[in-house]
Amino acid sequence: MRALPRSFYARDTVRVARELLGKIVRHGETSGRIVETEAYLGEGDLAAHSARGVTPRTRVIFGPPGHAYVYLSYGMHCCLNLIAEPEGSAGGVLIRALEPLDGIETMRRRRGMSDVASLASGPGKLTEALGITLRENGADVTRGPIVVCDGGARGVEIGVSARIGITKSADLPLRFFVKGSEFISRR
DNA sequence: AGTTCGATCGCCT
DNA sequence: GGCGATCGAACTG
Repeated sequence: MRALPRSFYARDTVRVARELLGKIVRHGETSGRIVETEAYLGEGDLAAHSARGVTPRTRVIFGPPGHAYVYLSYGMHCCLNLIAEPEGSAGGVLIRALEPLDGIETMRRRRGMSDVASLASGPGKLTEALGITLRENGADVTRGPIVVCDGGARGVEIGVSARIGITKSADLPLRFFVKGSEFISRR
Protein backbone atom coordinates (compact mmCIF):
# COMPACT_ATOMS: atom_id res chain seq x y z
CA MET A 1 0.00 0.00 0.00
CA ARG A 2 1.32 3.39 -1.05
CA ALA A 3 1.82 6.29 1.37
CA LEU A 4 -0.40 9.34 0.98
CA PRO A 5 1.49 12.13 -0.86
CA ARG A 6 2.66 15.26 0.91
CA SER A 7 0.08 17.29 -1.05
CA PHE A 8 -2.65 15.51 0.97
CA TYR A 9 -1.34 17.19 4.12
CA ALA A 10 -0.51 20.61 2.64
CA ARG A 11 -4.09 21.84 2.99
CA ASP A 12 -6.52 23.29 5.50
CA THR A 13 -6.14 21.43 8.83
CA VAL A 14 -9.88 20.79 9.28
CA ARG A 15 -10.11 19.25 5.84
CA VAL A 16 -7.09 17.02 6.50
CA ALA A 17 -8.57 15.97 9.87
CA ARG A 18 -11.86 14.93 8.21
CA GLU A 19 -10.21 13.12 5.32
CA LEU A 20 -7.82 11.19 7.56
CA LEU A 21 -10.82 9.20 8.82
CA GLY A 22 -10.64 5.77 7.18
CA LYS A 23 -6.93 6.06 6.34
CA ILE A 24 -4.44 3.51 7.68
CA VAL A 25 -1.52 4.16 10.01
CA ARG A 26 1.27 1.60 10.02
CA HIS A 27 4.31 1.28 12.26
CA GLY A 28 6.31 -1.88 11.80
CA GLU A 29 4.07 -4.95 11.81
CA THR A 30 1.16 -3.10 13.46
CA SER A 31 -1.49 -1.02 11.73
CA GLY A 32 -4.94 0.43 12.28
CA ARG A 33 -7.67 2.39 10.55
CA ILE A 34 -8.18 5.97 11.78
CA VAL A 35 -11.67 6.38 13.29
CA GLU A 36 -11.24 9.57 15.36
CA THR A 37 -9.25 12.80 14.88
CA GLU A 38 -9.03 16.33 16.25
CA ALA A 39 -7.83 19.45 14.43
CA TYR A 40 -5.45 21.86 16.20
CA LEU A 41 -5.18 25.13 14.32
CA GLY A 42 -2.62 27.91 14.19
CA GLU A 43 -3.45 31.46 15.20
CA GLY A 44 -6.30 31.90 17.62
CA ASP A 45 -6.55 28.29 18.77
CA LEU A 46 -5.46 28.57 22.41
CA ALA A 47 -5.70 24.80 22.89
CA ALA A 48 -2.96 24.15 20.33
CA HIS A 49 0.66 23.76 21.39
CA SER A 50 1.56 26.11 18.54
CA ALA A 51 -0.55 28.96 20.02
CA ARG A 52 2.51 30.75 21.33
CA GLY A 53 4.66 30.47 18.27
CA VAL A 54 7.79 28.53 17.39
CA THR A 55 9.73 26.96 20.28
CA PRO A 56 12.08 23.95 20.31
CA ARG A 57 9.04 21.74 20.97
CA THR A 58 6.61 23.27 18.46
CA ARG A 59 9.14 23.59 15.64
CA VAL A 60 7.74 20.45 13.95
CA ILE A 61 4.19 21.91 13.90
CA PHE A 62 5.40 24.87 11.82
CA GLY A 63 7.54 22.67 9.58
CA PRO A 64 6.68 20.88 6.34
CA PRO A 65 3.41 18.92 6.17
CA GLY A 66 3.27 15.14 6.29
CA HIS A 67 5.47 14.81 9.37
CA ALA A 68 4.68 13.34 12.80
CA TYR A 69 4.52 15.55 15.89
CA VAL A 70 4.78 13.29 18.93
CA TYR A 71 4.64 14.75 22.42
CA LEU A 72 4.45 13.45 25.97
CA SER A 73 1.15 14.02 27.73
CA TYR A 74 0.83 14.07 31.51
CA GLY A 75 4.31 12.67 31.81
CA MET A 76 3.29 9.21 30.66
CA HIS A 77 1.46 8.95 27.34
CA CYS A 78 2.78 9.80 23.91
CA CYS A 79 0.29 11.37 21.47
CA LEU A 80 0.58 11.29 17.68
CA ASN A 81 -0.25 14.27 15.46
CA LEU A 82 0.09 14.56 11.70
CA ILE A 83 1.20 17.99 10.54
CA ALA A 84 -0.98 19.85 8.01
CA GLU A 85 -0.79 23.22 6.21
CA PRO A 86 2.14 24.41 4.07
CA GLU A 87 5.55 24.88 5.69
CA GLY A 88 5.66 27.97 7.92
CA SER A 89 1.98 27.71 8.83
CA ALA A 90 0.88 25.85 11.99
CA GLY A 91 -1.68 23.03 11.96
CA GLY A 92 -1.84 19.50 13.29
CA VAL A 93 -4.25 16.59 13.50
CA LEU A 94 -4.29 14.57 16.71
CA ILE A 95 -4.99 10.91 15.99
CA ARG A 96 -7.33 9.86 18.79
CA ALA A 97 -8.41 6.31 17.94
CA LEU A 98 -7.71 3.41 15.58
CA GLU A 99 -9.52 0.26 14.57
CA PRO A 100 -6.76 -2.38 14.98
CA LEU A 101 -5.94 -4.24 11.74
CA ASP A 102 -2.52 -5.95 11.55
CA GLY A 103 -0.37 -7.14 14.43
CA ILE A 104 -3.19 -7.45 16.92
CA GLU A 105 -1.26 -9.98 19.03
CA THR A 106 1.67 -7.55 19.25
CA MET A 107 -0.70 -4.79 20.28
CA ARG A 108 -2.21 -7.01 22.96
CA ARG A 109 1.22 -7.76 24.36
CA ARG A 110 2.25 -4.08 24.38
CA ARG A 111 -1.03 -3.01 25.95
CA GLY A 112 -1.25 -5.89 28.43
CA MET A 113 -4.89 -6.53 27.56
CA SER A 114 -6.89 -8.45 24.98
CA ASP A 115 -10.12 -6.56 24.19
CA VAL A 116 -9.67 -5.37 20.58
CA ALA A 117 -12.10 -2.46 20.96
CA SER A 118 -9.91 -1.02 23.74
CA LEU A 119 -6.47 -1.60 22.21
CA ALA A 120 -6.26 1.79 20.47
CA SER A 121 -9.38 3.72 21.57
CA GLY A 122 -7.54 6.78 22.85
CA PRO A 123 -4.52 8.90 21.84
CA GLY A 124 -2.23 7.41 24.50
CA LYS A 125 -3.49 3.90 23.88
CA LEU A 126 -2.84 3.86 20.16
CA THR A 127 0.76 5.03 20.45
CA GLU A 128 1.40 2.28 23.01
CA ALA A 129 -0.29 -0.30 20.74
CA LEU A 130 1.76 0.77 17.70
CA GLY A 131 5.00 1.24 19.64
CA ILE A 132 5.23 4.95 18.79
CA THR A 133 7.40 7.01 21.17
CA LEU A 134 9.13 10.41 21.29
CA ARG A 135 11.82 8.91 19.06
CA GLU A 136 9.34 9.17 16.18
CA ASN A 137 8.85 12.92 16.67
CA GLY A 138 9.56 14.67 13.38
CA ALA A 139 9.38 11.48 11.28
CA ASP A 140 8.26 11.89 7.68
CA VAL A 141 5.04 9.85 7.37
CA THR A 142 5.30 9.76 3.58
CA ARG A 143 8.46 7.64 4.05
CA GLY A 144 8.55 5.84 7.42
CA PRO A 145 8.98 4.34 9.93
CA ILE A 146 5.42 5.59 10.46
CA VAL A 147 3.44 5.42 7.20
CA VAL A 148 -0.07 6.63 6.46
CA CYS A 149 -1.86 5.22 3.43
CA ASP A 150 -5.27 5.17 1.80
CA GLY A 151 -7.47 2.49 3.36
CA GLY A 152 -10.00 2.46 0.55
CA ALA A 153 -12.75 3.59 2.92
CA ARG A 154 -15.40 5.70 1.22
CA GLY A 155 -18.67 7.24 2.26
CA VAL A 156 -18.56 6.66 6.00
CA GLU A 157 -20.77 8.92 8.06
CA ILE A 158 -18.73 11.52 9.96
CA GLY A 159 -19.70 12.76 13.41
CA VAL A 160 -18.53 16.16 14.69
CA SER A 161 -18.13 17.38 18.27
CA ALA A 162 -16.04 19.61 20.52
CA ARG A 163 -12.54 18.42 21.33
CA ILE A 164 -11.98 16.30 24.41
CA GLY A 165 -10.00 17.09 27.54
CA ILE A 166 -9.01 20.68 26.83
CA THR A 167 -9.88 23.90 28.65
CA LYS A 168 -9.01 26.72 26.21
CA SER A 169 -10.87 27.21 22.91
CA ALA A 170 -13.00 24.33 24.17
CA ASP A 171 -16.21 24.90 22.22
CA LEU A 172 -14.97 24.65 18.65
CA PRO A 173 -16.38 21.72 16.60
CA LEU A 174 -13.00 20.26 15.70
CA ARG A 175 -13.33 16.59 16.68
CA PHE A 176 -14.25 14.17 13.89
CA PHE A 177 -15.14 10.50 14.20
CA VAL A 178 -16.65 7.59 12.30
CA LYS A 179 -20.23 7.55 13.47
CA GLY A 180 -21.20 4.32 15.20
CA SER A 181 -17.67 2.92 15.33
CA GLU A 182 -16.99 0.76 18.37
CA PHE A 183 -13.33 1.76 18.26
CA ILE A 184 -13.61 5.47 19.11
CA SER A 185 -12.67 6.84 22.54
CA ARG A 186 -16.18 7.99 23.39
CA ARG A 187 -19.55 8.71 21.88
C1' DA B 1 16.71 27.12 39.31
C1' DG B 2 12.21 26.31 40.72
C1' DT B 3 7.40 25.95 39.65
C1' DT B 4 3.32 25.02 37.26
C1' DC B 5 0.41 22.73 34.30
C1' DG B 6 -1.12 19.81 30.93
C1' DA B 7 -4.59 17.65 23.62
C1' DT B 8 -4.51 11.01 29.45
C1' DC B 9 -5.38 6.42 31.37
C1' DG B 10 -6.70 2.95 34.46
C1' DC B 11 -8.07 1.69 38.82
C1' DC B 12 -10.89 2.53 42.64
C1' DT B 13 -15.44 3.32 44.72
C1' DG C 1 -17.09 10.20 38.77
C1' DG C 2 -12.56 11.10 41.18
C1' DC C 3 -7.82 10.66 41.70
C1' DG C 4 -2.87 9.46 41.41
C1' DA C 5 0.99 8.56 38.42
C1' DT C 6 5.13 11.14 36.37
C1' DC C 7 7.94 14.13 32.84
C1' DG C 8 9.12 17.95 29.88
C1' DA C 9 8.28 22.59 28.21
C1' DA C 10 7.52 27.22 29.22
C1' DC C 11 7.15 30.92 32.36
C1' DT C 12 8.69 33.44 36.58
C1' DG C 13 11.91 35.96 39.24
